[in-house]
Amino acid sequence: MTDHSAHQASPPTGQLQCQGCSLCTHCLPLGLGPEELKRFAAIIDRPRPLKRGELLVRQGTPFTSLYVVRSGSFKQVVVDSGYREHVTHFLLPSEVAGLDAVGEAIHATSVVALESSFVCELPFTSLEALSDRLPALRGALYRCMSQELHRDQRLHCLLSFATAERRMASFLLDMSARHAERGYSPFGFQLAMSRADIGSFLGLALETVSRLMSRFQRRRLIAIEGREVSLLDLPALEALAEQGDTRR
Amino acid sequence: MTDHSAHQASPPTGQLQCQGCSLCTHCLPLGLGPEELKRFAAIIDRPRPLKRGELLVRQGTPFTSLYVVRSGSFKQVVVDSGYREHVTHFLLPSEVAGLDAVGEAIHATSVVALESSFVCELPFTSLEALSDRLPALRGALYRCMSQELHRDQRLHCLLSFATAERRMASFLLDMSARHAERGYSPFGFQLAMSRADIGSFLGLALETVSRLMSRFQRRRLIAIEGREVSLLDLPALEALAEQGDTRR
DNA sequence: AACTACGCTTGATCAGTGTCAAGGAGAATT
DNA sequence: AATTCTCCTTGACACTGATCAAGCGTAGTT
Repeated sequence: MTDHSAHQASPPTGQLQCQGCSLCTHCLPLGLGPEELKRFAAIIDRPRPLKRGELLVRQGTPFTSLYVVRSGSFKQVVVDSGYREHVTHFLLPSEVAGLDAVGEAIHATSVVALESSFVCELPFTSLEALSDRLPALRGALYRCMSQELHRDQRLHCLLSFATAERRMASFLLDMSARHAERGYSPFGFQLAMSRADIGSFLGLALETVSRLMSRFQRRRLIAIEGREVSLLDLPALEALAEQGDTRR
Repeated sequence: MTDHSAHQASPPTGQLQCQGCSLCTHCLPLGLGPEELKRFAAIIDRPRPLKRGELLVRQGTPFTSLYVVRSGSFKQVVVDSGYREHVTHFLLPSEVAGLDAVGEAIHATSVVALESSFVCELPFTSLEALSDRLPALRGALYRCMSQELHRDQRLHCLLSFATAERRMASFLLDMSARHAERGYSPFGFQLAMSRADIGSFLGLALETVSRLMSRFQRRRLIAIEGREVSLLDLPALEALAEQGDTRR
């Protein structure tokens, strides 16, 4: 994601500081006061750079930490009983990886970098100890988890009721909204993931994803060049996503 | 669910006691000691009976409490922007409703009784206050939420990759396993929900659900009579659910 | 008892989308 | 520069499963 390349170029030096981080308005510790934020930043461990394809978390390994994406992006994948890989989420900066393992011993998903990325590691024992004394932090954790539950519910609706066209429109709008939330343009961004990843996530064949992108482009809803997307007609995309034909 | 009718016939009198509850081995406060359990039981509020079709939680209303199903069953539904109802979960005894609103102000889903049911209400402020002093309780809450995240991930895989046949087999096996966990027979149970509800949940037309049940019956995998299901050939169902044809 | 409503089953038809196949463009490697 | 590899696009075809339609059984109501 070229938009975030500025972050990639500036690896955090020494102790991480949340104060200066551009993500602080969306990040996990949202709602903490300055003093609290300082104590929170103090538990951040081993700022980790990852290259495209590197595993941040491996499915089946013990849970120790949560990770906040500081720059770059990730896909969350599940390998099922038939050794097939399924993409269950994409993570953008300020989003949290590992929440599905909180309270469990073992990670149920792998998290893979889609590009050069940085993460802030939060050892969960430290996080819990700190949240003992900072109720706001506990609230923030709850909020993160329930937000993820929300997203999953919406996704459930999308996957079980929407046509391919509607899924694709919803996906593009979701990415757009998440970019906008982070201060980037909602009208143009890079997709860090492959067509196959998108297809896996949306429950479509990669060929269908490709065809839909072409179709949207022909209709002047979007412009694509490789992985660079421009949304040309948001209202039309929204109409597709919301009122578009359903299948049942 | 006839299996649970014993519970329905015995509404809790006065203050609820977790100690004697048959669900205590699976319920939220799992892992609490006897003394802790007592303090937990003390915050349970207004044991509520509900009739078939009654709303336990209405989408859009303020979040105040979590609810544990004590007997009966529920469906969790989302009404989308097009006023269509989508079933996102079914809740059996000991399962928790409202987790997706923890840390949020507003319920994102409605929860509807599928039959005469009882719930234990847990006012969240009391729960939080208590979990301040009982770390085990906080752990239990985290566990519940992350378990739900797990389920959602598996569901994501199912909805995006599985044929109708595989979805149906997985659904039956899931219900079977959840009944077994609660001490009931994994081989036979009542489905409290309609074919339309199952279809909504699995992303299938109700006609498809009906056809699949008939097909499974013809193959001697199951026996159905109305909503009473018997699983006759678990291994075959498992084979269908796991190795069955995928679509991509 | 007749009527109505609802849930379920089954059949016929057809569209949407998966699968297979071939080829192109760009990046990485030799 | 040539080769290989990965990712993407596009076409042809088949098939799963949605939709439409009709009919049945049961429960609830008048």
